[in-house]
Amino acid sequence: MGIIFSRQCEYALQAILHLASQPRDSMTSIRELAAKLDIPYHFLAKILQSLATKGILNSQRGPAGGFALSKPPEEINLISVVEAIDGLAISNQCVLGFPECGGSNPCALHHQWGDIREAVQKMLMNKSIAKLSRETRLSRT
Amino acid sequence: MGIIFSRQCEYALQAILHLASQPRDSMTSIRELAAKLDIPYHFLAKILQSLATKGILNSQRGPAGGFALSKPPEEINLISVVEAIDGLAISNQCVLGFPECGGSNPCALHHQWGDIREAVQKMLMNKSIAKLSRETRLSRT
DNA sequence: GTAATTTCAGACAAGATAGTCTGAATATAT
DNA sequence: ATATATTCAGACTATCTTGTCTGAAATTAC
Repeated sequence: MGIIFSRQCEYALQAILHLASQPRDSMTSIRELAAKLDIPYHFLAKILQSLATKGILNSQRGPAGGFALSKPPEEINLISVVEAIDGLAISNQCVLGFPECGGSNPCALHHQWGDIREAVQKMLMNKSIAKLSRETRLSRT
Repeated sequence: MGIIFSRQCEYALQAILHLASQPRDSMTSIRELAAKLDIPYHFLAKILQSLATKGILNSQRGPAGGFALSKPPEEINLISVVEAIDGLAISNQCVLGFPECGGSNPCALHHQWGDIREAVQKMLMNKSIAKLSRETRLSRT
């Protein structure tokens, strides 16, 4: 597992990021994505299939088939991807693991963690795939 | 796994939090901690042993034995506990899982995540177990 | 010194996550 | 039609995390 995302989710984000850098009407194969991103082929296949059934990607079989974003990258934000793969544990669960922790009965870190959680959510909601892709290209030189 | 801490780490923090609420010179047994915090006995035992070998707890065998904080709770901060159990992955690893991500070659979320990471670290460093314990007692009523 | 209570140590089992393999279904090109 | 390249589906394995079990070692009380 990564820091806050599962490995599946990290792979999903990496793949989507790459898809956003491709021409909007072209399809990219698992083979190509797996090679470029150094992700196990069949593992990535499952993840992409899952993203397809959840409506985030389109898929097409046969030669010249592959995957593509189902919507323009401006309209996909990070949180929808994260939610599709990892769910919303970040939003709900107590950071110290107390099951009884909540608004009316907060643990000692509840409020301070709340600020951080909001920052994370804001980051994930405000970042569209388009923005992310643009900044990624800038940062690679 | 919890949100950012492993379950082991959550249990460790919960246990230490409870120890901080006990008289400084008394020992608390695994049995009591496991019951109060609803943590599997032997699993907690391992965690406490690990914290003991790392110098965060003192332990004593035999009847009336158990565990106690090795230092006054004012002198223990959260990050030392987290580091002892989970290591420093939060500080080092890329949030998107890119192995090549770093200061000179940042991923698209690197800087924004950096702010959040710092907030987390600040939270963990500034919070002593004493503070945490005090605020926990306040919040339970 | 014997019994009771505890930590200590390490092997083991269960569950979750990550990763692999094989073959079927589908689409394209020739 | 046939060959090829792809996704799709599901079973299988590996690895990591979590949790369980058993017995030894230490300490205390009697």
